[in-house]
Amino acid sequence: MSEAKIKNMEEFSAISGISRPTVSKYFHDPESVRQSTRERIEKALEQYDYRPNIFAMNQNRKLTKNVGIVVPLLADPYFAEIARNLEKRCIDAGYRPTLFSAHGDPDLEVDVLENLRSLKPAGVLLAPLGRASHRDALKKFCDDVPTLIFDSSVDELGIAFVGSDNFQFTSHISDYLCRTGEPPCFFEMKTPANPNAHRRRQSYLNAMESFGYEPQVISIEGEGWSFEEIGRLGGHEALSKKQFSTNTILCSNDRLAIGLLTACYEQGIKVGRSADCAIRVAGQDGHPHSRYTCPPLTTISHDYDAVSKHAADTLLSAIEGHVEPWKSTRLEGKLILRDSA
Amino acid sequence: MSEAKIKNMEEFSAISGISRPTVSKYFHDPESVRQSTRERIEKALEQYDYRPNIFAMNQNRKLTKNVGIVVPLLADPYFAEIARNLEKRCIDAGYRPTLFSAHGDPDLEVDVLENLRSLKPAGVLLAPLGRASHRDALKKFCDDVPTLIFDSSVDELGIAFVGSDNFQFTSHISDYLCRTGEPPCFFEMKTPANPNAHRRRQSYLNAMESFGYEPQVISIEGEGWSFEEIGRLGGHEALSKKQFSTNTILCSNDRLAIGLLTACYEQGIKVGRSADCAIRVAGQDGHPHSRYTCPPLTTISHDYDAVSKHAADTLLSAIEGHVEPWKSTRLEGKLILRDSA
DNA sequence: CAGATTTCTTTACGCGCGTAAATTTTTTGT
DNA sequence: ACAAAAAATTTACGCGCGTAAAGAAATCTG
Repeated sequence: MSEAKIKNMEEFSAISGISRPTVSKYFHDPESVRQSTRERIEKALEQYDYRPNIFAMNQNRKLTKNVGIVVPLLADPYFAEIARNLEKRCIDAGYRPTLFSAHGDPDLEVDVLENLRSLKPAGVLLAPLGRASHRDALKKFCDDVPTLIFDSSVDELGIAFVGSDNFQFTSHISDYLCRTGEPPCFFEMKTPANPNAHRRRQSYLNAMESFGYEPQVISIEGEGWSFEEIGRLGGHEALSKKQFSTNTILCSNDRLAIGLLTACYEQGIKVGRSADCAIRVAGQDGHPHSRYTCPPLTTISHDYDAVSKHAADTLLSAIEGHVEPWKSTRLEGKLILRDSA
Repeated sequence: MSEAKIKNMEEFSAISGISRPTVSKYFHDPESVRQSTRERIEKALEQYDYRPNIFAMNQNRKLTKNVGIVVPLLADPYFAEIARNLEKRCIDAGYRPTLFSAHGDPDLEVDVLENLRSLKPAGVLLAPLGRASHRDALKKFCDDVPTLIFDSSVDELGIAFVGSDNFQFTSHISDYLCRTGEPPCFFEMKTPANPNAHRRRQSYLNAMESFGYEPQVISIEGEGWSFEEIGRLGGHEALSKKQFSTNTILCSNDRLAIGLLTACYEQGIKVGRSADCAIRVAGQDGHPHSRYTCPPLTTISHDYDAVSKHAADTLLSAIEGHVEPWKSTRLEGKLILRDSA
């Protein structure tokens, strides 16, 4: 391979013996040319490594192959993991994903989308910040660009929503906790960043009612995305004030639970399901780190693969023309039993 | 703002009353035009929101404003954190950063760099995978694109290296451990992904020699980037076989330490520096998560801000013409005392 | 084999902007 | 106020590719 340098498609078409417009068609979609033609192009491609200029390509194309992936906080391994998954699926489907993070800041989220616009993306996979998001800016963006919302839904924006079934999450793990010990208290942020939190609280209340137990929700102070620290501080306060009416605590999410575990440790409270433990703690999300807490965290996990597969498939098929009415898909989670509860 | 839609720079120049070539100059560098001209352009910019077409811009420019940021594993919050930091600095300096992750895969690392090429980046901030990286591919890339290597150095590649002083890291924390209790054993991967690990081991050996203690290195099996799991499994084995000759364990990095803490928990071994604890565990890196382990992890932290500032400054000043010979900068870490040691 | 159909070639233009050269206008220094 | 220097304008071309239209060639029908 790589004998001489090829400057542009003109030169490459001369070498491959195929006309430039046909070569152009090939690069847009290899399946769109006759097999014999495709083979001749690909043979030339093996000898002389030529790649079309990406800027020139996208300049006039109405539909690029660019896809934006936007998450609220890349420093959260949960989003890093799902972003990686989405990225891979896009690449495998022949698209060029670009990764963005709002870093927990609603203004930055708008900036990111504004920047994304100039990339003329064929579509965008967006996990919004949630409550703090500038709704009108998101809406305007979704009106202009085919956008699939994932993780946390905001109104009925974009072409569809794909996420987890938060009701099932909380109801399932509440069920488990009730059956195996004292009924859980619910530990959450008073003003959660993410709308999923409200569903989880409601689901907890429903579950407790159906079991005939008195629910108890502990809503702690704290703004922003430093959930561990919020959970730790809130945990300290709640523990000191003995606000937990039972020995079991279901946290609204794993990061909050991680902070609570730290608070328990710092107060010398033993956590776990064995006889010598004072309380049980469970989380929700299946956070990549939950396996390595002490004790390892019992949680209910997102189906990362299924969510990202469904999200990518939905967006890409929409890009490729399959129009469907707005739809919300919520996938079930799997209970992961560990030592904490 | 935003009265009518402006299609291109031609239209915008007509409205602003400034010729197109001058407007073009302005967008390349606002400081390059006379102040009165700049004000007229910016006044027009406030009324009609126009942004130059990024593809057309980059097509003919020899030097784009694109900057690539490449990390070995974005799912590691340490890299996510430093990437965020670098990203912000680039944006503030008027560049367009794009974030990439090799996801722990050397082949993907090469793919990423190959992809980056087509973005005609003015410069690249690269944290290589390390030992597993395809050296020749990295070298070829660095020959073509101004690249600053950070975090872990590979040969004398690129325009400079910026990272942490691993010798200081380990010597400093070894010193602390020796002064406050039994001398540490060193817990590491047998075939570490990152070359910093070798420096840390060597520094440990030096420190022990200078204190007159017998060093003990426990090198555990395990490939890849799942350090926590490797640390957990290796920890279990080392604990079962009673391989630790003292009650103090210094881990090569925090993620390994997190896994070891989990192993300790699972074996019922109490970790900490209080009298009732069986062993002390310390890490290295100042991983974002280290605050929330149980017990919270004593570690020596990278100076995230200083590293990213120095890295970004060095690259950007090189892009802007300041040529300097290759240089390696290694910044000191700060000891963070917590309960684990 | 002719005719219909698909695919490719030829030709030509345009996208939006970078950039160079020559010219004109504005600013600067004294 | 003047000449010299700096900055802006006018003019013009090119980047690499998308894409449309018309015709030629290859392939598919029966």
